[in-house]
Amino acid sequence: MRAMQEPLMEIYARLFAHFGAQHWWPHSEGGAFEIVVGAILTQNTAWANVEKALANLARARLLTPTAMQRVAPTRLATSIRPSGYFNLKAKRLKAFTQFLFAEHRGSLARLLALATPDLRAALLGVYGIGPETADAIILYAAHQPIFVVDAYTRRIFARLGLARADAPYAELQALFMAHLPHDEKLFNEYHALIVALGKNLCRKTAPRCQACPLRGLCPADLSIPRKRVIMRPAIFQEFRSRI
DNA sequence: GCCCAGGTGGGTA
DNA sequence: TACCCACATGGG
Repeated sequence: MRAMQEPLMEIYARLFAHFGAQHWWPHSEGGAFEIVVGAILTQNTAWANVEKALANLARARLLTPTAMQRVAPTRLATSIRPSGYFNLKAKRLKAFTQFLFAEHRGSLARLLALATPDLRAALLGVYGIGPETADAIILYAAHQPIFVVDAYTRRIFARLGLARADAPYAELQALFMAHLPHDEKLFNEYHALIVALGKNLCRKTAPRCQACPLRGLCPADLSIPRKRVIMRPAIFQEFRSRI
Protein backbone atom coordinates (compact mmCIF):
# COMPACT_ATOMS: atom_id res chain seq x y z
CA MET A 1 0.00 0.00 0.00
CA ARG A 2 1.36 3.39 -0.94
CA ALA A 3 2.19 5.93 1.71
CA MET A 4 -0.82 7.95 2.82
CA GLN A 5 -0.76 11.49 1.55
CA GLU A 6 -1.84 14.59 3.34
CA PRO A 7 -5.63 14.39 3.63
CA LEU A 8 -6.20 17.36 1.34
CA MET A 9 -3.98 15.82 -1.33
CA GLU A 10 -5.64 12.44 -0.86
CA ILE A 11 -9.01 14.09 -1.49
CA TYR A 12 -7.64 15.91 -4.51
CA ALA A 13 -6.15 12.73 -5.95
CA ARG A 14 -9.43 10.89 -5.59
CA LEU A 15 -11.44 13.68 -7.17
CA PHE A 16 -9.03 13.96 -10.07
CA ALA A 17 -9.02 10.21 -10.63
CA HIS A 18 -12.81 10.24 -10.68
CA PHE A 19 -13.66 13.38 -12.64
CA GLY A 20 -10.48 14.04 -14.59
CA ALA A 21 -9.15 17.47 -15.60
CA GLN A 22 -11.88 20.10 -15.62
CA HIS A 23 -10.15 22.61 -17.94
CA TRP A 24 -11.41 25.74 -16.26
CA TRP A 25 -10.55 28.78 -18.28
CA PRO A 26 -7.32 27.30 -19.68
CA HIS A 27 -6.98 29.79 -22.51
CA SER A 28 -10.41 31.51 -22.63
CA GLU A 29 -11.33 32.87 -26.05
CA GLY A 30 -12.34 36.27 -24.70
CA GLY A 31 -9.19 36.57 -22.63
CA ALA A 32 -8.92 37.72 -19.03
CA PHE A 33 -11.81 40.13 -19.32
CA GLU A 34 -14.22 37.34 -20.16
CA ILE A 35 -13.03 35.52 -17.05
CA VAL A 36 -13.72 38.53 -14.88
CA VAL A 37 -17.17 38.94 -16.41
CA GLY A 38 -17.87 35.23 -15.97
CA ALA A 39 -16.77 35.39 -12.34
CA ILE A 40 -19.28 38.16 -11.67
CA LEU A 41 -22.08 36.59 -13.66
CA THR A 42 -21.77 33.22 -11.96
CA GLN A 43 -22.47 34.62 -8.50
CA ASN A 44 -25.11 32.31 -7.01
CA THR A 45 -25.94 31.15 -10.51
CA ALA A 46 -25.60 27.96 -12.53
CA TRP A 47 -22.80 28.16 -15.09
CA ALA A 48 -25.05 27.05 -17.95
CA ASN A 49 -26.98 30.30 -17.55
CA VAL A 50 -23.77 32.29 -17.47
CA GLU A 51 -22.69 30.77 -20.79
CA LYS A 52 -25.84 32.06 -22.43
CA ALA A 53 -25.20 35.52 -21.08
CA LEU A 54 -21.56 35.42 -22.24
CA ALA A 55 -22.69 34.34 -25.70
CA ASN A 56 -25.08 37.30 -25.81
CA LEU A 57 -22.30 39.66 -24.75
CA ALA A 58 -19.93 38.26 -27.37
CA ARG A 59 -22.58 38.60 -30.09
CA ALA A 60 -23.20 42.20 -29.03
CA ARG A 61 -19.43 42.86 -29.03
CA LEU A 62 -19.57 43.86 -25.39
CA LEU A 63 -16.76 41.67 -24.06
CA THR A 64 -14.18 44.43 -23.83
CA PRO A 65 -13.71 46.96 -21.03
CA THR A 66 -14.25 49.85 -23.44
CA ALA A 67 -17.47 48.51 -24.94
CA MET A 68 -18.86 47.58 -21.56
CA GLN A 69 -17.96 50.95 -20.14
CA ARG A 70 -19.81 52.70 -22.96
CA VAL A 71 -22.94 50.58 -23.27
CA ALA A 72 -26.18 51.72 -21.66
CA PRO A 73 -26.91 49.88 -18.39
CA THR A 74 -30.32 48.76 -19.59
CA ARG A 75 -28.85 47.26 -22.76
CA LEU A 76 -26.15 45.52 -20.77
CA ALA A 77 -28.81 44.12 -18.44
CA THR A 78 -30.79 42.81 -21.39
CA SER A 79 -27.74 40.98 -22.74
CA ILE A 80 -27.03 39.23 -19.48
CA ARG A 81 -30.65 38.43 -18.65
CA PRO A 82 -30.18 34.63 -18.77
CA SER A 83 -27.65 34.75 -15.93
CA GLY A 84 -30.24 36.00 -13.48
CA TYR A 85 -30.07 39.07 -11.19
CA PHE A 86 -29.45 40.91 -14.43
CA ASN A 87 -30.06 44.45 -13.17
CA LEU A 88 -27.82 43.87 -10.19
CA LYS A 89 -25.07 42.23 -12.24
CA ALA A 90 -25.21 44.94 -14.90
CA LYS A 91 -24.57 47.42 -12.11
CA ARG A 92 -21.66 45.31 -10.85
CA LEU A 93 -20.10 44.97 -14.29
CA LYS A 94 -20.40 48.71 -14.74
CA ALA A 95 -18.79 49.26 -11.35
CA PHE A 96 -15.87 47.08 -12.41
CA THR A 97 -15.21 48.82 -15.73
CA GLN A 98 -15.65 52.17 -14.02
CA PHE A 99 -12.99 51.14 -11.51
CA LEU A 100 -10.75 49.85 -14.29
CA PHE A 101 -10.78 53.16 -16.14
CA ALA A 102 -10.59 55.31 -13.02
CA GLU A 103 -7.71 53.42 -11.39
CA HIS A 104 -5.89 51.53 -14.14
CA ARG A 105 -6.42 53.46 -17.38
CA GLY A 106 -8.86 50.83 -18.55
CA SER A 107 -6.11 48.22 -18.66
CA LEU A 108 -7.07 44.90 -17.13
CA ALA A 109 -3.51 43.63 -17.67
CA ARG A 110 -2.22 46.48 -15.54
CA LEU A 111 -4.61 45.58 -12.75
CA LEU A 112 -3.86 41.86 -12.93
CA ALA A 113 -0.13 42.52 -12.74
CA LEU A 114 -0.47 43.74 -9.15
CA ALA A 115 0.93 41.52 -6.40
CA THR A 116 -1.69 39.24 -4.88
CA PRO A 117 -2.38 41.22 -1.67
CA ASP A 118 -2.69 44.50 -3.57
CA LEU A 119 -4.80 42.94 -6.30
CA ARG A 120 -7.13 41.35 -3.78
CA ALA A 121 -7.53 44.56 -1.81
CA ALA A 122 -8.23 46.49 -5.01
CA LEU A 123 -10.83 43.98 -6.19
CA LEU A 124 -12.57 43.88 -2.81
CA GLY A 125 -12.96 47.62 -3.04
CA VAL A 126 -15.11 47.30 -6.15
CA TYR A 127 -18.88 47.21 -5.69
CA GLY A 128 -20.20 43.70 -6.24
CA ILE A 129 -16.89 41.90 -5.80
CA GLY A 130 -16.65 39.89 -2.59
CA PRO A 131 -14.03 37.38 -1.46
CA GLU A 132 -15.01 34.53 -3.75
CA THR A 133 -15.26 36.64 -6.89
CA ALA A 134 -12.01 38.42 -6.05
CA ASP A 135 -10.19 35.13 -5.52
CA ALA A 136 -11.66 33.60 -8.68
CA ILE A 137 -10.30 36.57 -10.63
CA ILE A 138 -6.90 36.33 -8.95
CA LEU A 139 -6.65 32.60 -9.64
CA TYR A 140 -8.27 32.22 -13.04
CA ALA A 141 -7.54 35.57 -14.68
CA ALA A 142 -4.30 36.65 -13.01
CA HIS A 143 -3.02 33.07 -12.59
CA GLN A 144 -1.80 33.78 -9.09
CA PRO A 145 -2.06 30.94 -6.53
CA ILE A 146 -4.95 31.67 -4.17
CA PHE A 147 -7.57 29.16 -3.09
CA VAL A 148 -11.15 29.90 -4.10
CA VAL A 149 -13.79 28.94 -1.55
CA ASP A 150 -17.43 28.58 -2.50
CA ALA A 151 -20.66 27.10 -1.18
CA TYR A 152 -19.64 23.66 -2.45
CA THR A 153 -16.33 23.84 -0.59
CA ARG A 154 -18.08 24.68 2.65
CA ARG A 155 -20.68 21.95 2.27
CA ILE A 156 -18.26 19.22 1.21
CA PHE A 157 -15.61 19.92 3.83
CA ALA A 158 -18.21 20.29 6.56
CA ARG A 159 -19.57 16.87 5.61
CA LEU A 160 -16.05 15.49 5.64
CA GLY A 161 -15.71 16.79 9.18
CA LEU A 162 -12.81 19.06 8.26
CA ALA A 163 -14.63 22.37 8.66
CA ARG A 164 -17.60 23.81 10.49
CA ALA A 165 -20.67 24.36 8.35
CA ASP A 166 -20.65 28.03 9.32
CA ALA A 167 -16.90 28.50 8.99
CA PRO A 168 -16.11 31.97 7.64
CA TYR A 169 -14.59 32.30 4.18
CA ALA A 170 -11.12 33.20 5.44
CA GLU A 171 -11.01 30.20 7.75
CA LEU A 172 -11.86 27.76 4.96
CA GLN A 173 -9.35 29.39 2.66
CA ALA A 174 -6.65 29.22 5.31
CA LEU A 175 -7.25 25.49 5.70
CA PHE A 176 -6.22 24.92 2.09
CA MET A 177 -3.52 27.55 1.88
CA ALA A 178 -1.81 26.20 5.00
CA HIS A 179 -1.75 22.57 3.90
CA LEU A 180 -1.23 22.65 0.16
CA PRO A 181 1.66 23.86 -1.98
CA HIS A 182 0.86 27.28 -3.42
CA ASP A 183 0.56 26.05 -6.96
CA GLU A 184 -1.75 27.91 -9.32
CA LYS A 185 -2.44 24.83 -11.42
CA LEU A 186 -3.28 22.77 -8.34
CA PHE A 187 -5.60 25.42 -6.89
CA ASN A 188 -7.28 25.84 -10.27
CA GLU A 189 -7.97 22.15 -10.68
CA TYR A 190 -8.87 21.55 -7.04
CA HIS A 191 -11.54 24.22 -7.00
CA ALA A 192 -12.98 23.00 -10.28
CA LEU A 193 -13.07 19.43 -8.96
CA ILE A 194 -14.86 20.57 -5.80
CA VAL A 195 -17.48 22.18 -8.01
CA ALA A 196 -17.81 18.98 -10.04
CA LEU A 197 -18.29 16.95 -6.87
CA GLY A 198 -20.73 19.40 -5.30
CA LYS A 199 -22.78 19.74 -8.44
CA ASN A 200 -22.97 16.09 -9.42
CA LEU A 201 -22.68 14.02 -6.25
CA CYS A 202 -22.34 15.93 -2.98
CA ARG A 203 -25.56 17.83 -3.59
CA LYS A 204 -27.33 19.85 -0.95
CA THR A 205 -30.29 17.49 -1.02
CA ALA A 206 -30.18 13.83 -1.97
CA PRO A 207 -26.40 13.48 -2.17
CA ARG A 208 -25.21 10.44 -4.13
CA CYS A 209 -22.84 9.03 -1.54
CA GLN A 210 -22.88 5.61 -3.16
CA ALA A 211 -21.06 6.96 -6.21
CA CYS A 212 -18.73 9.34 -4.35
CA PRO A 213 -14.98 8.99 -4.87
CA LEU A 214 -14.53 10.13 -1.26
CA ARG A 215 -16.51 7.22 0.10
CA GLY A 216 -14.71 5.81 3.08
CA LEU A 217 -13.31 9.20 4.03
CA CYS A 218 -16.63 10.84 4.76
CA PRO A 219 -18.39 10.58 8.13
CA ALA A 220 -21.55 11.96 6.50
CA ASP A 221 -21.73 9.09 3.99
CA LEU A 222 -25.45 8.43 3.69
CA SER A 223 -24.88 5.05 2.10
CA ILE A 224 -23.63 3.80 5.46
CA PRO A 225 -26.35 2.87 8.00
CA ARG A 226 -26.29 5.54 10.71
CA LYS A 227 -25.57 3.20 13.57
CA ARG A 228 -22.55 1.82 11.75
CA VAL A 229 -20.82 5.19 11.69
CA ILE A 230 -18.29 4.81 14.40
CA MET A 231 -15.63 7.41 14.04
CA ARG A 232 -13.80 9.78 11.82
CA PRO A 233 -11.55 8.15 9.20
CA ALA A 234 -8.07 7.57 10.52
CA ILE A 235 -6.33 9.79 8.01
CA PHE A 236 -8.20 12.80 9.40
CA GLN A 237 -7.43 12.17 13.04
CA GLU A 238 -3.94 13.59 13.19
CA PHE A 239 -4.73 16.18 10.56
CA ARG A 240 -7.63 17.60 12.53
CA SER A 241 -5.43 18.17 15.53
CA ARG A 242 -3.36 20.54 13.41
CA ILE A 243 -6.18 22.62 11.94
C1' DG B 1 -44.74 23.36 -9.05
C1' DC B 2 -40.55 23.23 -6.20
C1' DC B 3 -35.70 23.38 -5.32
C1' DC B 4 -31.36 24.79 -6.43
C1' DA B 5 -27.47 27.30 -8.54
C1' DG B 6 -19.43 28.52 -8.68
C1' DG B 7 -22.55 35.54 -3.73
C1' DT B 8 -22.87 40.25 -2.35
C1' DG B 9 -24.50 44.34 -0.14
C1' DG B 10 -27.81 46.66 2.60
C1' DG B 11 -30.82 46.96 6.54
C1' DT B 12 -32.14 46.05 11.34
C1' DA B 13 -31.61 44.57 16.34
C1' DT C 1 -21.41 41.37 15.26
C1' DA C 2 -25.24 38.58 13.74
C1' DC C 3 -28.86 37.43 11.17
C1' DC C 4 -32.34 38.46 7.32
C1' DC C 5 -33.47 39.78 2.90
C1' DA C 6 -33.45 41.25 -2.12
C1' DC C 7 -31.73 40.12 -6.32
C1' DA C 8 -33.98 36.47 -11.11
C1' DT C 9 -33.33 33.13 -14.78
C1' DG C 10 -33.35 28.31 -16.22
C1' DG C 11 -32.63 23.25 -15.54
C1' DG C 12 -33.68 18.92 -13.02
